Amino acid sequence: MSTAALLEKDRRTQAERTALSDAKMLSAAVELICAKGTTRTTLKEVGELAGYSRGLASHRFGTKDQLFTFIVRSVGELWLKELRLAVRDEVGVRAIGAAVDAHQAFITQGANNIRAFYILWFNSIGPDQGLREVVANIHHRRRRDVENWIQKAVVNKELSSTVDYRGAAQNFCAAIIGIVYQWLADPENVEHIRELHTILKTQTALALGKAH
Amino acid sequence: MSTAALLEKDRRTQAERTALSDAKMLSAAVELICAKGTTRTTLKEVGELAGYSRGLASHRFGTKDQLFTFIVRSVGELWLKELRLAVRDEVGVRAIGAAVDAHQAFITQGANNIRAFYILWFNSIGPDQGLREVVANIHHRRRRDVENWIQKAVVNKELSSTVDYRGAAQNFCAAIIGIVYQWLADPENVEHIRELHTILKTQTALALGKAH
DNA sequence: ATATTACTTGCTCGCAACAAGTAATTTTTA
DNA sequence: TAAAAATTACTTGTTGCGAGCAAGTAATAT
Repeated sequence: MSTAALLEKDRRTQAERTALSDAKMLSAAVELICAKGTTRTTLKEVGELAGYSRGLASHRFGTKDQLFTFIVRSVGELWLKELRLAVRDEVGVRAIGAAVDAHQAFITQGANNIRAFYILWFNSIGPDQGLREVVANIHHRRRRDVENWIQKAVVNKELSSTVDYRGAAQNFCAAIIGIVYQWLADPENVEHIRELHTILKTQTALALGKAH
Repeated sequence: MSTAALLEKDRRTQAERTALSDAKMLSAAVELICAKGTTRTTLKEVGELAGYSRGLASHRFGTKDQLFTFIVRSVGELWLKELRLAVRDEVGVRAIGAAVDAHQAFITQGANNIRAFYILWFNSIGPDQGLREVVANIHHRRRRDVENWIQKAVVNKELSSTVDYRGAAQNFCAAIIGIVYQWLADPENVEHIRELHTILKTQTALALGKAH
């Protein structure tokens, strides 16, 4: 049942209650992270902005770190799915192209949850945070996807078997991170972001084609 | 006068006292950031690890944000200088190559201040932080340097005048950020980092040469 | 009606931030 | 040139706020 539908009811099951408060707190946290960053976002405010008590976010998630983990996991899963959907059963250069287009559409349409997701992503850099391994996991799976797209095209004979699919995927993912960085650092400059995506596409195509 | 020399003296000028405590607190902060990340680093601990009172870091820097700003500025300036030194008066593809080599040497030699610098760099992403503009400033100057290297080679006729030097520089810097991300996410894998640097060099050369 | 689960309120601890203090160095003045 | 006054470096005292936990109340389930 959707969040909107849950809001209509005047009596909800316990499961529905937690689902609703989870959803509301998730969106409150996203707003706050986008508005004031991770350090200035407080669990107290997350609970209150969601329409509950100061203590609920603490109680539900335990720590700030765990709330952030929850967000990254939720948005990250959604996001991987969307990317795969965009690529469908394309392989090789066309798959990369579709993924880059989808990525660009995602971040330029400016949904706050993607923005918060990437802010958390970058903030997770550094030692000790529990968030780190969740991010590493998503990052790894993303790279594996890219590797698969390329490898399938090699099997297909669309690409040369001498292609270094692991290296190409690594480099591709590194470049994506770089682009996202630029986007977060200067969100206004949409044209710049578009340009970076285009360059990435042609460069990756070049890197893959070069091995022919 | 060097920090080591200042330590010898039993009487120091006021300027020397602050220079010494600044240096000690800087290095304490770097250690703490590398050891436990930015959020778990406290001003209290910075002062105490540096051998002073719990309150000095607060008193000197005001806020955590301003301490971090101080670190990024200090290390960032040093770092830009070193890069320029490595490039000397090379231009074009050779300048890029020299810069990439220097960058790789920097981060693989694993000096903690570079590591802390980049951790702060990534953590500064997001809204509202004072740190942000300092990072943006350094980032911008770095990109300008790269643009200049390319442009000089165009003037030199080493590179075609149809080269998009701004786009190439943007893309290059985005890729550097991506590489640094990978390094911080998985510092052990030195070989991977080396590889990414190599790929970046060849790809940039390709992107520049292609326009001939 | 009782039990379970969701949420709230009360509380403690630690840190940031600031104010008011003490200690070191510099300047003044005789 | 040396004590006194002023300035600058650093420390200690205090307040406020949020995290995190415990012990409550309210809603749903049995």
